[in-house]
Amino acid sequence: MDWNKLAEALIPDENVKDLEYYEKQYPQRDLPQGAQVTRLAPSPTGFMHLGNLYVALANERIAHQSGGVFYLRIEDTDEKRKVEGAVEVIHTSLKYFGVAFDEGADLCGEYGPYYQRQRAEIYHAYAKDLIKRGLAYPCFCTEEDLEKTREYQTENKLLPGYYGEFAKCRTLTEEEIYENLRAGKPYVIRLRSQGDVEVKHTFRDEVKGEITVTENNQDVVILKSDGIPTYHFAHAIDDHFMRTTLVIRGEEWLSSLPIHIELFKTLGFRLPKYGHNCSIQKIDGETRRKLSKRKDPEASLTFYREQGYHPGAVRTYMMTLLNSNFEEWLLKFPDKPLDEFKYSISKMGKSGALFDILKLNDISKTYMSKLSEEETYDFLKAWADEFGSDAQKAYFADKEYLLKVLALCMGIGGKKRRKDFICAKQAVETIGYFFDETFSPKYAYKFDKATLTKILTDFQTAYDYKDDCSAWFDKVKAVAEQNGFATDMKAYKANPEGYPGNVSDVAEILRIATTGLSNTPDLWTIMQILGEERVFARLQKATACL
RNA sequence: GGCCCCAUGGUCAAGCGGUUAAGACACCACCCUUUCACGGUGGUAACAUGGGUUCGAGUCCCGUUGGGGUCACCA
Repeated sequence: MDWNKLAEALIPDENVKDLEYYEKQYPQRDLPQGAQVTRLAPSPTGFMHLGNLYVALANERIAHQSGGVFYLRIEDTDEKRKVEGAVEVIHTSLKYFGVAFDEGADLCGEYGPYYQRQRAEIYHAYAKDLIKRGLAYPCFCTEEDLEKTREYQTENKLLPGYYGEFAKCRTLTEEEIYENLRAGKPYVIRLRSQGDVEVKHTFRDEVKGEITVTENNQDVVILKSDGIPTYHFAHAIDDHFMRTTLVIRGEEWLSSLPIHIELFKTLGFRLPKYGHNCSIQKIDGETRRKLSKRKDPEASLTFYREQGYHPGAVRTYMMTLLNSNFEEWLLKFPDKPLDEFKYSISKMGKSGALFDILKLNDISKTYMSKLSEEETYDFLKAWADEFGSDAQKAYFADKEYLLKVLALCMGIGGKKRRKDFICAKQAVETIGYFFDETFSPKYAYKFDKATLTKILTDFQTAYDYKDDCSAWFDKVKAVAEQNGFATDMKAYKANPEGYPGNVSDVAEILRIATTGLSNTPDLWTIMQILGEERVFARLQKATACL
């Protein structure tokens, strides 16, 4: 058979150049010893998964820690999944979490184009070469043909797929091929696999360690009928020419590793290092499963923006999942920048971690508690501008007032900072009672109406806005005493049955009456911030509502 | 189903043949406290299972079970 002629007939691409051209066009990178070139290669579906961030962070850390390069490549070979504006979503959502690329799609870089669709010429050049070498061939099988063999294979408990005797088009004669071509039948280009499934090799995976891989024997499709490469083929060519040294990717790729190994080998490329990380899981009733884009809102990166989780907190949480010794480091150096942590692939977990929002919340609380009130103001404002209600947006009109509220809720000036804020959404909601528009109390007291009325009126007659904190509390105590409540905690504890309650109960009643909540920061300060008029208004309202 | 990966408390996890089996989150109790928090102290709670190897096994080997992944002209 005339392979050269066949190659020309199959792939009539005029742009194709000699293979040496591409090697020269994309030379080895001039990088210091040990520098790693890594990448993120998502498909532009418009959806960014938490897993994308997870794997992006791992690759980014490795590259930048080693003085290497981290780039973005867009795997847009699947027409059906392509979504407009998806690349922008990738950039903006990753940037929000502090992941920045050195080069790649929509950025500069010498190793582009970084969109696979724009790289057709290179793929064609190599597919052609493979055909010329007799290592690839056209396949005219239809979907039904493939379906039939698959059925036969499963029925007979044979390895499914296109290989050996089942690879019908592998043995097509020259005449048959040209006849099909003349008939205008669509075709794909398949690899003529040289592998043998009986042969197993041990392979060193950077995260899993030694694993066994079976040789590939599938005549996988390398070029689809529209001339666009499949993932496998594009992966081999792109990561070779973009000079990737290390590929950290999800473990769903582990099973196609044999294909990639064979492809790199037959193309004459040096295999990069691989690390396959486990996917983040979630507990769903009784079973764990991968975080699902469809079922779990927290799988989407937009979820964290909508909720207003601080990007730094999400990043920190990701790091705890990413590296087992990270938390220990964080405990030791709570105020160092995250990038100073020495990340290592070998410390990546071998089993899939369960997503734990409680843990994220805890990390977020400590993270938020380290911000200044100005920073918090800016952060909350940015969130409210995008996601808040009109009433919430209005909070930010009076900055001075809001700053006072934030300082109180954050415990600024106190011995220890409070940890009331988890995310912007929750924070903005919890300060709602400071604003009349959003003050919608659901009074839930533990005492009867008569007691409550008495206490509230007693306090109203005693309260003086000008009182300082201790004078104010003396009055609370006085109100407690007037109503038979204990003011001496020791006495109360010794005989809890002897009193209707104690000072803390009185304080709680006042707290609920003025804020609608039983859980708020220091009441005296709240009243100071609210202002005399509003305090009385609220106490009256509360009394009226009894 | 075949192939591959994984297996320590409810969760994240230290551990690399000899430990009273760390730590963090969550939960509970107590302390601090005028209230709410923060903080502090303590507590409940784990090596999936059966065989080996070894003086000795969470750690090494094999089986079982369980979980996950994957078997496309999707990535």
